[in-house]
Amino acid sequence: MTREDHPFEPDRPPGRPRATTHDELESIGMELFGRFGYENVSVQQIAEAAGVSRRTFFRYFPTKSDLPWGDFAQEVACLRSTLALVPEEVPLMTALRRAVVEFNRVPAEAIEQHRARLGLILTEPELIARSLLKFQLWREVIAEFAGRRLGLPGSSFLPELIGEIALSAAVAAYREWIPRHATDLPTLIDTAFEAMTDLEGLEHGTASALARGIAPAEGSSR
Amino acid sequence: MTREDHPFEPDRPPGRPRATTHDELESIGMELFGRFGYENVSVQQIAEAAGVSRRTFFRYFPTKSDLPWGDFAQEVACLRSTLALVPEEVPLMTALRRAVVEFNRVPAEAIEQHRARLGLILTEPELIARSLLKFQLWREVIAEFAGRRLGLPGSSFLPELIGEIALSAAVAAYREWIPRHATDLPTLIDTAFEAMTDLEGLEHGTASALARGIAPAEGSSR
DNA sequence: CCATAAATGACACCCCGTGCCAATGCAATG
DNA sequence: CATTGCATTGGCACGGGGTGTCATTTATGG
Repeated sequence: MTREDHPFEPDRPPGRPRATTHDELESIGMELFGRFGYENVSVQQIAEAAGVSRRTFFRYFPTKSDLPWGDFAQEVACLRSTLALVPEEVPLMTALRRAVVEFNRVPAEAIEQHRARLGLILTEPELIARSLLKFQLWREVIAEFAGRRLGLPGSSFLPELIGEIALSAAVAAYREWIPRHATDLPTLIDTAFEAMTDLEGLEHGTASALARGIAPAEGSSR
Repeated sequence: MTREDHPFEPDRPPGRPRATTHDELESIGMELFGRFGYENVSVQQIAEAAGVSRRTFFRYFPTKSDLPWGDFAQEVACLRSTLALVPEEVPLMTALRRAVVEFNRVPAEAIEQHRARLGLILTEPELIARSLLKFQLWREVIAEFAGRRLGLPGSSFLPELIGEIALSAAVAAYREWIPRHATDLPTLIDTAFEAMTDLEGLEHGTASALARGIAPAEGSSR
């Protein structure tokens, strides 16, 4: 019925060719958001700038607020497979810390773009709201891993708690990183996890040590 | 006919009397949400059921998604003043744990209503999204307290991290509590904080101990 | 040339949220 | 009693997000 005769040809499927791409809409949208502010840019305007109808925009992105997230689902899939490869000997929290740190390592040339994304996502109210929905997947991946390690269902209390907590660390690090162009995101994530696993110690001097360790340079952690 | 003349009517301000109240709209709305589902109920319908115009609804609640939150800002204000009264001797995390546990204690007769609220808030996608915005205030109160204790600005890294983490514990507890009518919310919150302050220990037997302590009955914690 | 298939564009809706202004109902005042 | 003042309401219009539907376009393959 359907033909799959030419495995080598990247031959275009029959039918009208696409008029745009996810990437194009995304970059146009981010450009406009950066210039005029998220809520001052309508889907109409993005579509026009891309030479496409409004209706078509919604065939590429389910929502205006999905634009800044790129292909987040795939990145989460990466995180999942990374975690799947962690050897059994590595302790749970250590494994999570390393995985989340790596998850947030971006190539040097993409850093400022990534900062713009995160800045938008954690600044614009509508996007802040949307973020919880997006991170839900992320949390589930963490919870699933924690569940495997603890011998519990991924959807049970402790694994979900660990998912929540890991996300907290990441988000707190994001917020610290966004306005400070001199800082390194993976290092901040690492610091957050470190502080988290020693909550009790915070009030006995660890706090000041960490606080000192953050601002000047990353000379302490890892 | 409609208006009962209270003998002790505190002087009404001049102008047209109000046609409804926050409480009325809220209860009507929650009723409809429970019956037809959040997204299947329009503001129009709530307004009609309350005998009020759609426009007026939006004078009482800025958003449809604010309905299930009641007067959350005031509850947060309570939390703030509770924390302000904690003696210096109580350790930081202990103080937070107790305050959050108390924050989530509701009178027995209001439990099922509260469960419905939280269930809606943490189930319906649009409300999940909205929750992050609402809890922002809550986090700030926690962060402010942590900042005072650590000698840091409430808006700096560690205090905000602590705010995030405390919220994580609460939300994880909510999710566990909502479907399990036999459980006690304050106890669950307490358990979450306990697990959180011993993250390292989770993989060395603490996990199973906690997991055992949760399901059957609350015989272990506190 | 014709069939098929996929994507687009146009249109009609519904809903949320807001600005604006006239109408309403009550109290206080003369 | 009539008038004035005033907060609230209701109605209307409008912009924006998101969806269902259907005709139209633009390709491929026989």
